[in-house]
Amino acid sequence: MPSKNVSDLAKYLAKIERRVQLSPEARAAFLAIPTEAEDHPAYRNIVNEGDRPKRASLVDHGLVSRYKTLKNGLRQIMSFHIPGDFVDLQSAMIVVADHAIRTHCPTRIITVAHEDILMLTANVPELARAFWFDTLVDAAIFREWTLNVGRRNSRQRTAHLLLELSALYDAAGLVVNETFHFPITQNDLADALGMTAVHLNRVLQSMRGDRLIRTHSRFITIEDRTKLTELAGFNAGYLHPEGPRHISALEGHFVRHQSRYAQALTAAKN
Amino acid sequence: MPSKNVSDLAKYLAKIERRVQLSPEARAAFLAIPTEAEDHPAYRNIVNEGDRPKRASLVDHGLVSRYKTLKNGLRQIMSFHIPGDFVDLQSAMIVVADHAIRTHCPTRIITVAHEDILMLTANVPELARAFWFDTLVDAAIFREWTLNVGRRNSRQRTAHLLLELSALYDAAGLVVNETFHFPITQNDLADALGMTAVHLNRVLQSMRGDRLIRTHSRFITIEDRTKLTELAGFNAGYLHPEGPRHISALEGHFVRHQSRYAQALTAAKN
DNA sequence: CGAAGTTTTGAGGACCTTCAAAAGTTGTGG
DNA sequence: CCACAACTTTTGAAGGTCCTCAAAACTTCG
Repeated sequence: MPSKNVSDLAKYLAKIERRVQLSPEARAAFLAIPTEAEDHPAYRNIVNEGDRPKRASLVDHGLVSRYKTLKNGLRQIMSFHIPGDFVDLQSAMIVVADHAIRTHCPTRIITVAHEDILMLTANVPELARAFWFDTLVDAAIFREWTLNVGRRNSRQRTAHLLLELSALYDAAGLVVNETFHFPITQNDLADALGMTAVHLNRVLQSMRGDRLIRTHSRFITIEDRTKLTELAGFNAGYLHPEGPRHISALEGHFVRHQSRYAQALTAAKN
Repeated sequence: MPSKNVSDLAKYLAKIERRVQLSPEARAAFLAIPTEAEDHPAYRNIVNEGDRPKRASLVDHGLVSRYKTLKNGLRQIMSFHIPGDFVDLQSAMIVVADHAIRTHCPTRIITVAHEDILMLTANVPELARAFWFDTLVDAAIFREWTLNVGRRNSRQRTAHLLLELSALYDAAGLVVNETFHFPITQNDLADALGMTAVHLNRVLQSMRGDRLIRTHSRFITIEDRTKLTELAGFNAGYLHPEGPRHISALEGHFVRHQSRYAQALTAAKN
């Protein structure tokens, strides 16, 4: 069921603007992108490894993950995406998908054409910066996950992921009383943590026993944030809440060095 | 010992141009960036976690890695960078370093000011695309490493990393007779693989015994690429040798939809 | 209310770690 | 150019974290 509602993009715009203020013009250009909305049931693949998608996906509501599968069937989830996330913005540049994307619950996906993203990046430097930064934070999270599965034990690792999710849900305004809705099975959570569901289950029981967290149906409550943070060694710096480098300093630099670049830039613009 | 040699940037330019042909103007603009060269001894930190560097680093020759450290001293290497790599291009946008960077052998680093990178991305869309793509491939490699440490056993994992390195050295023209110079200790290699040096040692011995690889001083030879590839489940797709999406298709799109964007884009450009 | 999916429990075992020390290699200064 | 120190690789033995397999208990939903 396609729609053309401009406000489809509002959640992602809000996410960008938590980090940088956009000019009214950049905002208008972004909101001019035509969108389509699709509702997917749980456990539906949006993109498969090897696909060459033509459109990029945002999460409006629901939950999706990106994952890879080994030949023996083992699966590793590499990221979760909550409402307001641009799941595969990168697919505008990366032609062949190197991972799959699927839903974990009934999810509304907004898609935009790669051409529109690329046109805006070529014509609106502010948006190019915002998009680039977004994918760089993605990369920072992948790095932290590599550390997580590589060097933290199962307890620390689980604690770390829960705190990361808590921070991301909180930034999206979806945490109330240290509680957020994370509709995922222990099986899938184990696939994100690089461990078995059986072992994750025992870790969760132990963490509940120690009053670090509570879980009820698919809600997670951080019961003792201090101890959990200590256990995980969690530091939110890698999520880069400070936003991208301010461009203001740049203008002085440009004026000072204009002569050096003038020739090259003039040529390049044509 | 600063230098201003334009050809400092030639290796990275070559790496870009393996994927996309740049216009002469974009090439000239890139080569106009002022550089500085610094020679570092082995095991020297170039950037520390929490730093706010002002310049980004390229490898001219040598080897560097990016890594994070846990409070208990455990370390996870997240990437290696060989000659021609732009180690932390991302630092142009990401203000606070979320990881450290250090050398593994005597290494020549070329640095460029963040301002220069940002100015070029704002004024030369071709370069903005090339830079963005570069960091997206970085991210794709981080994802594969998460899969590697999360879901592959020690043997598959080791094989996979060696094949990745082989592919990257090969693309840089640094492989002769399936042999490349990778100057790293087993201790550090273990930190990249999320395992202990003792266990890595036994894995390497077993792989040598099976005639999959050979190692001599700090050279690695892929002795049986077929079997090693089978063992690792290695597929180079995630390195995205196909390069970024071609922009040619974009021009038709722009013409077709110009009316929709004309207003927003005209406004945004001022 | 029954079927399907999810969480929990138990027991045994494998993979990888830990600790410690020996053997081998590299680099430096006398 | 040898001697020696420092580092790296290798070996051994014991043990722990996490996995495997299987079944029971619980939950969700049509």
